[in-house]
Amino acid sequence: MPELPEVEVIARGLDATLKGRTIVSAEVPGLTRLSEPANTLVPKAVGRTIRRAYRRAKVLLIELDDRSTLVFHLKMTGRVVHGERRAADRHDRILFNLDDGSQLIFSDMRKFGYVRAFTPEELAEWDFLKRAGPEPLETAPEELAGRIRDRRSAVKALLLNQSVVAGVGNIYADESLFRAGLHPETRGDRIGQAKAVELFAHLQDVLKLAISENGSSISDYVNASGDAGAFQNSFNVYGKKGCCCVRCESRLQAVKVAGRTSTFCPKCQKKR
DNA sequence: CCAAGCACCTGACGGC
DNA sequence: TGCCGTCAGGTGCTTG
Repeated sequence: MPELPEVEVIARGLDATLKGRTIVSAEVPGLTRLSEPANTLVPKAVGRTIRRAYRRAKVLLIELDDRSTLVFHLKMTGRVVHGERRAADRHDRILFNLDDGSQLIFSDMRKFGYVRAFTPEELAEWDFLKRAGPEPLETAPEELAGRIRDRRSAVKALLLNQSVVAGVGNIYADESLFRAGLHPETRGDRIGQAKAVELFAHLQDVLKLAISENGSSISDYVNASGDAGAFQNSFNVYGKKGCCCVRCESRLQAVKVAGRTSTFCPKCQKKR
């Protein structure tokens, strides 16, 4: 579910509240399937003190005092929430009890997400992060534009391709294509450097705005405190097929690109 | 090498 | 009301 802004908001929230907390025990409710078995994951976490929480691509990382790291991928419906201790509910995958009586809970209705524990060496060798492209908020639009300039794939597919640029999902891809006035099926090599620079500048704007609005909540996302985001109220195109373009009032259309629904304005976003 | 398509899983919603 | 089909923010594997 969460894309870069949502994971960033969660990571910032956790970093503020978890730093210095020690994990005293962990519960793995019955029938839960973790990508790393509970009998190896739990002992790696219990007794450790949390140093910091941060994000890379769409991955949430919690670094522990022995320099190992708990790695969470939330995929579509994962949540990581820090709050008062409570009984496990049906979607909880793992619950970490902390030394101040609070609890860190990873839950995931659709069970696509995962949590793993890595040593520094394992983390450095982890294929997923090795393959991830540059962070869009820490990379110049000119450099990002260069990464799509010679590609024949649809620009929408390139934005979703995590090795081209990390952290972008369907929402922020569609929203930045609208702002740049680019049709989602436009080939990368047909965009031109100036327009591509514009696209990535818009992507940066949208991501920053979404972070400042606490992320986008469609159905499942909540931040580390359990609160919904607000950026969904600022969507121009995502999920608005048939509705009117904020710029020209045309009816928005949807096409499938790279297997994903792409909503766009047929008048403002012409194929090049 | 690349792109397309499906698999992974549960729940919500619309149509009949 | 209930059954069925479709869809959902991501990624990885297989196929062509």
